[in-house]
Amino acid sequence: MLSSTATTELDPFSPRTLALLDRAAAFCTTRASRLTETRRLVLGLILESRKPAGAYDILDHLRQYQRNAAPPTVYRALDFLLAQGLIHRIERMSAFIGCAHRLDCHHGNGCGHRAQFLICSGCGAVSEVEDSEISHAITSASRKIGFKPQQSTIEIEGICASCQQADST
Amino acid sequence: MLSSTATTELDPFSPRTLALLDRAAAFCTTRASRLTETRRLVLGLILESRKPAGAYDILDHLRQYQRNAAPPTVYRALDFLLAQGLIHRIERMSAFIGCAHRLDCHHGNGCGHRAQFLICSGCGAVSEVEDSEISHAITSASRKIGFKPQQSTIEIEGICASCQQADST
DNA sequence: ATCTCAGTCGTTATAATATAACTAAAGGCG
DNA sequence: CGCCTTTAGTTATATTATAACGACTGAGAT
Repeated sequence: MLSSTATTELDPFSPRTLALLDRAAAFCTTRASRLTETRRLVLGLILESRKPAGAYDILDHLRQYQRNAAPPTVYRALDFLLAQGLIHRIERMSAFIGCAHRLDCHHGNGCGHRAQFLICSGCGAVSEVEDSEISHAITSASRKIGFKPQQSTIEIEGICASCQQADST
Repeated sequence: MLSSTATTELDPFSPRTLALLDRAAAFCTTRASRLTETRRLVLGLILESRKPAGAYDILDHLRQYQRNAAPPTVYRALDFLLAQGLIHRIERMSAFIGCAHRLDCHHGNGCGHRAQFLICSGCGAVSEVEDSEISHAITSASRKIGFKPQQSTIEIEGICASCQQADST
């Protein structure tokens, strides 16, 4: 990286994000992939966001640290993070969230990749679940018609528990 | 519509598409909604396409009939057709397909709207299924965490039966 | 019969999302 | 060091989608 693109400001990530970034770095080490500074910043920005982060939102924030950042800067980092399974893309929102299984859970890192997303139309929050009943239903419905499933996008929009409570008051 | 935007050329739709358009027109009548000429053309173009049609692909074709067509022309028609349930949007592809249940099936028009889509990465074709096991799994997984599902996007990418055969030869 | 209103459409401009293509620097490794 | 692969900078552009405003249409109300 050019020395002119200084990244010397302290990054403002919360302790939780910092811990997750450490896990991500460790994970990348095991895969012989490199969590570079830009990639780490992009992942950190996604993890800090309460809602899925759009590429240009990320770009705006990233520019606080790297004045030269441009769309390809962000999209390349996103491509890397997606390839490593460290983030997910929410198709309905054209936005990105951290992968709960890679980063949050205690199962180690070998979790499957058959996640489903529950998107709250009240607060915009997205939670990731991994429900085997859904996965099995998809596999079996596919087999019924001779289709060989490889990868699926499951996005369920509705109202989360806390927004339901808020509404009913 | 301005008389200058003539739509007098014969439309080239196949007999199958014409029959589906008739169904669509009848369906709209029951809902007191208007399947205008532009909307009918857009739906026809989608139905003629073997693969999901992108908005700008539709626009290119539409211009054969309406020289003035612009992006809003197409997006407005798409919004209408989506609202009527006559088409679906495939999120992963930013593209649109006809709704098999509204137009193809013999159940009448009262079908549910919990469709799933199987996208073949070989040939690009998309088939729509309505599998109750998947729907139930989604409902039950949502309830488990207090989430109230309203609408879901289920897109499964893989290899369709005929592409599997083609590959194995 | 015409008024009026909701719905539809034409038109222009622009927003939002994403990638192509080329150059150069950085880092691993002999 | 010298070579090669990966990563990043930079500019330009492609692709998808919407905002905003004025005008036309058709159906019911007066």
